[in-house]
Amino acid sequence: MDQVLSSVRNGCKLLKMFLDGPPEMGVTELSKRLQLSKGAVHKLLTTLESEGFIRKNEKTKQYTLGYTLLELGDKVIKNHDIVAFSTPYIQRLLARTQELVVLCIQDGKDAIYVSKADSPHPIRFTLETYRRFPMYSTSASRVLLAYRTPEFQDEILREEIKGYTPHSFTSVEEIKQNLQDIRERGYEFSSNRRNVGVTGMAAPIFDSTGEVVASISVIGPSDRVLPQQDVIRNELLTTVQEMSAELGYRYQLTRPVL
Amino acid sequence: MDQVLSSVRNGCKLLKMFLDGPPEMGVTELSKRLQLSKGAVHKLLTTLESEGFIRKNEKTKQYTLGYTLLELGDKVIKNHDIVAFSTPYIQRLLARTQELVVLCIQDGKDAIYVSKADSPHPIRFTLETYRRFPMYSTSASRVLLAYRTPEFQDEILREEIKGYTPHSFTSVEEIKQNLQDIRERGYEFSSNRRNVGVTGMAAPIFDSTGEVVASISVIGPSDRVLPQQDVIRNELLTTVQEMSAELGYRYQLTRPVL
DNA sequence: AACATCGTTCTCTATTCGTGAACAAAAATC
DNA sequence: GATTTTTGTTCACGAATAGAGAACGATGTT
Repeated sequence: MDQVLSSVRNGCKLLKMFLDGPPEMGVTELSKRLQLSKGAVHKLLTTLESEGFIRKNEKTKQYTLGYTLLELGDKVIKNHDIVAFSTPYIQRLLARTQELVVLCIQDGKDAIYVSKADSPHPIRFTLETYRRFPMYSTSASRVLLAYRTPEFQDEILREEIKGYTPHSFTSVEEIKQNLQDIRERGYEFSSNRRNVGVTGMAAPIFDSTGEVVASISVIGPSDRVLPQQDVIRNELLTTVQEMSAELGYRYQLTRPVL
Repeated sequence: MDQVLSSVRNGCKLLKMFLDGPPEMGVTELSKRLQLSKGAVHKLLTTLESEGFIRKNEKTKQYTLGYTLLELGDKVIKNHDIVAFSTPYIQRLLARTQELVVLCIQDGKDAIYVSKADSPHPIRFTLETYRRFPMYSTSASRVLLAYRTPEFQDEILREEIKGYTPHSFTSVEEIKQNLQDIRERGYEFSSNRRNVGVTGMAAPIFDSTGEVVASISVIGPSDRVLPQQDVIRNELLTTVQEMSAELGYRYQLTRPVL
């Protein structure tokens, strides 16, 4: 029945409080946010501190995330084959397009940018890596979503859709149509959708089983990207096809017909 | 009495298993390493998985570290003032010395390199950031240790000392002497000690209270570093003095006399 | 096809978790 | 500087659960 350890879950939730909360918090503040008693929070904190997951500022008696999380987070990247594998391709794509290149993967119901190469231009589009976001919200994550099962897509789209710009999607029907477009086209092209004045293209990377394991996106200011969109599209598609081929994917034989 | 939550501690220890173990592990292997029943490990894993701290490979039924740890690890760096503060200084020091520059901090009984700038030379000394190591083992961490209380130093040195090279320290007395040298000299110079053919220099950064908050080390191949050691020492000391001054440390007034 | 091994589920009891109150130690207020 | 408020920490207790161990079911191996 009960497959979850409540105190472990509380410990996890406590750590995650620091993702959106202030960098340092006290026992009382955490107990309010977690809706747990001060005593329980205090026990959680001392336990997590003894393991290096939490660090205590002895002067202010406030608590912060500990350095063990730094080690673990670093391991996630080091253990992740696709990140190491993609690095040279991302670098090459940056060299050829001169715009931001990001690698996007799926984790549960969310998407995450796990690797990037910044544009050398002084005015450039930037984004934060390692933070989760909804799968319907960016071109790279929509490419991932486009190749998932219809059931999974519905599950994702059941969540509330927030419009970011006048050009953002507002209805579920609109996104479902977009996902079909992506599959037919083989990539996503998105201009001024989430951010005004920003244009991005994204394409999927397949592995030997035909699964989409990641997507790559090239994003930049519309006034630089739109004039050279044919070049960028060409470089992007060449890159993901090379990567997929190296992973054992056969484009001719198993081209997806969803 | 009991200030520690056993299941939370078990969860932490489970996650840390992946630091030195294989990148993917199953229930049985983890239960053996943790000396817990399979059922208990399974509950830990499902709980940690539901919070994104563990990821399950559905094909192999094996478990790995989850992406939430990536977010949290990234936050540790982002929240850490000294890292952001030191970045421009580290970059400048790299530009002037052309050798590896690292920032070292203390965490409990360990030391960690939290930031670095790699040498542009094709042959260069490199090291891994974010991993903990004993405070007596590198020049940067010995600088940190040198400004701690004698009680703390003894606590650290009580641990077993492992010699890395023929020039490494072998006795506690030898290290205590070295710590005193560092305080008198104001920096550490270490040639061929831990790694043959490698020379490094390290110096402390003080804050307004006179505490050493971090140390900076410049490390490179001995045949490049030794000929220009005066230049490197000068640049290093200038840098840490500037940083300490910016943090509010007064060299004249509060020079430590330990 | 029989076997071994692994992940998962189940039941049960000793253990422990979380609460709420009390205490102590700082901060903030006057 | 004294008082009040707020904070971190400790404690005791009852309800909840964590962990052991065995059994099940699913893989993959010989």
